[in-house]
Amino acid sequence: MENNVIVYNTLSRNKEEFKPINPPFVGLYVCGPTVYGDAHLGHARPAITFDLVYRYLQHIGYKVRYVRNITDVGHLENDADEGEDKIGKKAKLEELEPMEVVHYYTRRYHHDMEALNVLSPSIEPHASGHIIEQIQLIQEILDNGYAYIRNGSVYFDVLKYNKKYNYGKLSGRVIEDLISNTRTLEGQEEKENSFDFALWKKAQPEHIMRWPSPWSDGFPGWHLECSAMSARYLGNTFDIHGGGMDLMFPHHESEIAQSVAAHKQEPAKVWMHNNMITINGQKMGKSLGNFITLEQLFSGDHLALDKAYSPMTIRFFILQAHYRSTLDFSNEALLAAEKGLDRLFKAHALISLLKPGNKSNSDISRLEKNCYDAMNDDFNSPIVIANLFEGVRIINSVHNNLESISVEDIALLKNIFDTFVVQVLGLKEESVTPEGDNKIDGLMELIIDLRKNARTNKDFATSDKIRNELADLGIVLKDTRDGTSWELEK
RNA sequence: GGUCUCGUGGCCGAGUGGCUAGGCAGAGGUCUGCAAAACCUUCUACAGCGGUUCGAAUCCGCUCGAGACCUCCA
Repeated sequence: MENNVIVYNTLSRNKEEFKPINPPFVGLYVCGPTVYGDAHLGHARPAITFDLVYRYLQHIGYKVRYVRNITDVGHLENDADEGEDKIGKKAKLEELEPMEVVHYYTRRYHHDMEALNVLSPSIEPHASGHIIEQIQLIQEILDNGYAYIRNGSVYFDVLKYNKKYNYGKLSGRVIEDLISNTRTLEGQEEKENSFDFALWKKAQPEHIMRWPSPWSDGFPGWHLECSAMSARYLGNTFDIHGGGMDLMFPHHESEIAQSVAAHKQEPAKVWMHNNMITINGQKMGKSLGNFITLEQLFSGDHLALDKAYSPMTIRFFILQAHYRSTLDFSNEALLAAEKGLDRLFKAHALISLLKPGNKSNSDISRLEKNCYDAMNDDFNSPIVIANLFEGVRIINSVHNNLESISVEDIALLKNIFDTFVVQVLGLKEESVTPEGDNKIDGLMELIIDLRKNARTNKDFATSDKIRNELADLGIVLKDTRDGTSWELEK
């Protein structure tokens, strides 16, 4: 493989050369959503970040198995013994079967992801479909002595684990700090230490989602599902584990502990964490109530939104920042992304219309190298985009006869844009007109022709009337040297 | 309180010692019957203070400010 990818590994806090365990195969696991509500802008970040990773690794020749789970059980409101399951709570509230809630929000999640042009992962396992694997994993942890049973619930023994291994190696936490700093919550009497976490919880009588197990009728703990499902589909140790930074502790830390306690093997070689999207400098999150759902962004139906933004604008907005930086939401920033993306698309469409010259004034192969270098350096999409805009400048300059470009370089430029804009960044032009609608095209041709006649006869009253009234209908006319074109107003 | 991260021009955002991304907005210009679009040019920053260095946005120290995690959160 000619492309050496450098990846920032949270485990080492350093950039490392990416070396798959078993090339050309790559195992990638990413924590998916808990389906008890609509996906918000924050959810788009990991989805798009790891979609980029998935797309790029495939592009440079790896065979990637990408597993992204759906959490549909075990994710509690809090860590107290009486903590309610998120799905169960929602189901009770809406008088639905839990699986109705799960199905409803899973479909909506898929719908949003499709709009964002996020590729479907190779496997999308549900936690509820892997209870057996989770029970087995608990048994292994118990057998190895790193868990204890209390009243039908099973807890992970963090203190004991930490004597031999290191609980905190991912998040940089020290157990002594955890002891003194963990807040005391109500209803944790069963646990030996407040920072122990549940592997299995005995269900209260009113709890709907329950499965039989050697310990009680109950349900698995949240951290467990990812350990069980990643091992099931990617093996006990795989290449990359991804997710949001906020999951680093305790979720990912506990995943490592579970895997090591069960198999004496760490689950992932590389841990990648995307940063948060902020709004007014604050993390966008459910608990803060300051989140905007993707649906609202697409429709513009939210107080914080000046207008609707297309899914591709959102995607581009996210890709314009590096995945490990926070990204601040604002209408101004989104509008900037929208306009910039439009320019990128227009230039892309223009490439095939360029007239070749004898030589090129710009170094096109340099551009290509820059794009690969940027992606190889920890998936630096903003730098790729900056280089693509250099391409935009070249395309427009050639088009305006300010610069010349060779036949070969036109082909190369086309290839760069097809590769990076479409394949790698996954930016897909949304056609505003129905595909192949000949009637509208013919109609517009007729109108433009009539207006052209008017202009030739210097009948500007008529030509302006046509232009203005079309504008009122949301159709914009553009007069260029080569004639008049039209497009629907965004 | 503990652990950690960050502070870049009007806005969003790259950039880990010299070559000072990019987008949007603003200004000037080209084109055009006019407009829009498009293109060209342009404004040009690194929170503050001190230190290391021939040289710092980039390394070190302090101050101020913001945020994340420690409890569910992408």
